[in-house]
Amino acid sequence: MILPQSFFARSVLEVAPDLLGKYLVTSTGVYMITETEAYDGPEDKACHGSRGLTERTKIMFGPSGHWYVYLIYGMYWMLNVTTNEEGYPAAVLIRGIESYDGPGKLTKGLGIDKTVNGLPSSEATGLWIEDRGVVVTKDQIERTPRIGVEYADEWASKLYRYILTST
DNA sequence: ACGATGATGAAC
DNA sequence: TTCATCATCGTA
Repeated sequence: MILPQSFFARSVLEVAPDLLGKYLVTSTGVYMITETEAYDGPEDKACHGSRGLTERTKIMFGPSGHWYVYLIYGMYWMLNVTTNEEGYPAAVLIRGIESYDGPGKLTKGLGIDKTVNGLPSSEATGLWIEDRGVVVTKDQIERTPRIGVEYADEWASKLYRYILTST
């Protein structure tokens, strides 16, 4: 089942762990999602949306279930999917999928770049997320602080990184 | 431990 | 127009 927009239209803190065990699908491949991070709203200093509405971050302020893709360090595309209600900036960073462990590696491996930025997660876009019936329980999920956000003061230590430890 | 590499956003 | 910053990764 292709995840409907309603799946993403709730707190990013629920969506991020729920994406573990779901599948990232393109026209050429199907990959189980194994690692995610939550970026949660205007207060979260690590969240791009906390610096307000800009040309780049406007996607995060838009409707949920849409791809938010941006370039980091001049080389790597980061793949996120927006969550929460329109007007609330939040998204899940997809950090790892089977065969491609790392946010930069998975976009490089699947050929994902800016061209899907702002498009919905759907079959029409050519990039979407499916539930294939895999059940993930809480004891299969490890939580740690997010990677690369040491600057975010008290938000740096929040356990917003979710890792699938077994299937 | 560090450099590659370029878009972004804020300052000027 | 300039400049610091950056949700990474491969090599050392």
